[in-house]
Amino acid sequence: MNSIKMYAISELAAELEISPSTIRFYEDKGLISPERSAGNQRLYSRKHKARLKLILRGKRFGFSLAEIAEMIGYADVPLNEAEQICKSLAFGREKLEEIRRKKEDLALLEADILAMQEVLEKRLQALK
Amino acid sequence: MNSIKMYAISELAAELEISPSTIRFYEDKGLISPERSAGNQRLYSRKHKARLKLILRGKRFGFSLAEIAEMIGYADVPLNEAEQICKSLAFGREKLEEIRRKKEDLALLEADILAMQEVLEKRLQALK
DNA sequence: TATAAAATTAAAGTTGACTTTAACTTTATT
DNA sequence: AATAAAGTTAAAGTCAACTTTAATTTTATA
Repeated sequence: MNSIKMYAISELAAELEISPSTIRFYEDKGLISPERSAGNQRLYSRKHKARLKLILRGKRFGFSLAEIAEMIGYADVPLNEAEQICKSLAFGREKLEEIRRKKEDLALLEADILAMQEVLEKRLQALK
Repeated sequence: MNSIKMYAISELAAELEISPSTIRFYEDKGLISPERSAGNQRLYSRKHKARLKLILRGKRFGFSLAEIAEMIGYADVPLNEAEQICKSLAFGREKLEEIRRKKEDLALLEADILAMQEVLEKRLQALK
């Protein structure tokens, strides 16, 4: 049996906790490109699912859909020419640098909130 | 001289690399509340600047303005009652937890991109 | 003191990221 | 085979986060 498991759109949507129309929207934007059943319905593989997870992860960090697309490549671009690959590599390196900065930034955000917590704790003590 | 340095809106905007209207917009949303000059122009202190930086930092991580407002408190809420303080503390604790999760997520994102880089490098080698 | 540069407000306009709707087709269930 | 559930498309609608505009006022500069 060569039956690799494929997901229907609503099945995948449920697992990722997004709506089917969001998935279709991402397809419109060129971020993902599923296969189709005999009757033209979308079919997603585990790879497609991983790609969607990656898209959602990027989103959680405030990357725009356009940025994510450049970061992970447009779904239907073949990506076989050397030039295209080099471009993607360069973009990836940039994004890795950005992620490194985000890590620092995240530490700062944490520190800021912790400092604020301290101030609040003190105010609360002063009230008692 | 009791002249603590105050920023005019365009001055502050330039330093933070955002537009004056963005700052006004944040004020509309209750995120920041500057002083006013005799002639009714906005004046920002170093504290206001720090607050704006914090807002921008939150944004970079994909928090919405509404979330940021709850996280750091609405600018004009006095925050002196114990209940209000407790609420902010609780919210802060939640957000710290979220930041912890984001740290993990960021590591995953980095790993994903690194893995993608490897695949691309190999494809590039194969072409040569 | 004239005039240019920067601010003010309220309201309308724009953009990105979805969501909803409508009219129809495919697939699953009784 | 009938009917319900899920899928399809294109187009319109919504919402958050800004940005622009317009009409007026304040502040800085020649």
